[in-house]
Amino acid sequence: MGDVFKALADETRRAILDELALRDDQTLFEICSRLAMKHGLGSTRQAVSQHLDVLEEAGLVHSERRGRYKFHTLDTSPLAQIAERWPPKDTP
Amino acid sequence: MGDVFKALADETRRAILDELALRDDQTLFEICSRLAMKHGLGSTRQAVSQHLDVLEEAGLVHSERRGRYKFHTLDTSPLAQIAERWPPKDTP
DNA sequence: TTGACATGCAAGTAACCACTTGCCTATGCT
DNA sequence: AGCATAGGCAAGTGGTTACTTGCATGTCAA
Repeated sequence: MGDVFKALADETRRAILDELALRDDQTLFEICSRLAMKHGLGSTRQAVSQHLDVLEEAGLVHSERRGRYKFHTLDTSPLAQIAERWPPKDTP
Repeated sequence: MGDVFKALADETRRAILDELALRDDQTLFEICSRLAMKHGLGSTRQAVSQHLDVLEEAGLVHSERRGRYKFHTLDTSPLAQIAERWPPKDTP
């Protein structure tokens, strides 16, 4: 199991999570073009593919292959451990 | 303002946050010895000091100098933006 | 004031990480 | 079959980062 915190450390990966939060079941090329449009990121396909591997290793993204397409979905459940590890303090 | 996500990416820094979550107002040396005891981390004083700088830049740690001691306290409020950015999905 | 203690500063090093580059596999359409 | 599309694999490169090393500053106690 990968490291959720290290997966979140990269800005491009966070932008990918933003995109998947807006729309699930996106392919690699869809994510690439949306990153270029909305975020002005000129990331190559291979770069985004490696980022998706990291996110999937961390459990933040799940993928499913259908035909020649691979669809990616967001999974926010690993984020819960962050709030659990350092819970907010009581406001007096 | 530093990057909260990058601050969380390092395991030693997360251990420091763990220590401060247990006890606030710790000095640099206190944190060093507790890291060595409980977490088995042989980090030098300078390494821990630089980690504290990163955490303070990210707003996760506040420090106050009293005499020749510098006390560090935990601030979990920057963590809220994580849950806000990618909110948990509705469980149907 | 002298010495011990707590911390700060800064340059150098080694490991890691994001990204590229080039080629390969597989699926679907005509 | 032939070709275009979607994606995968792997080695190499540049920049970042964690850590070290050595010295300097500041505080307190005797």
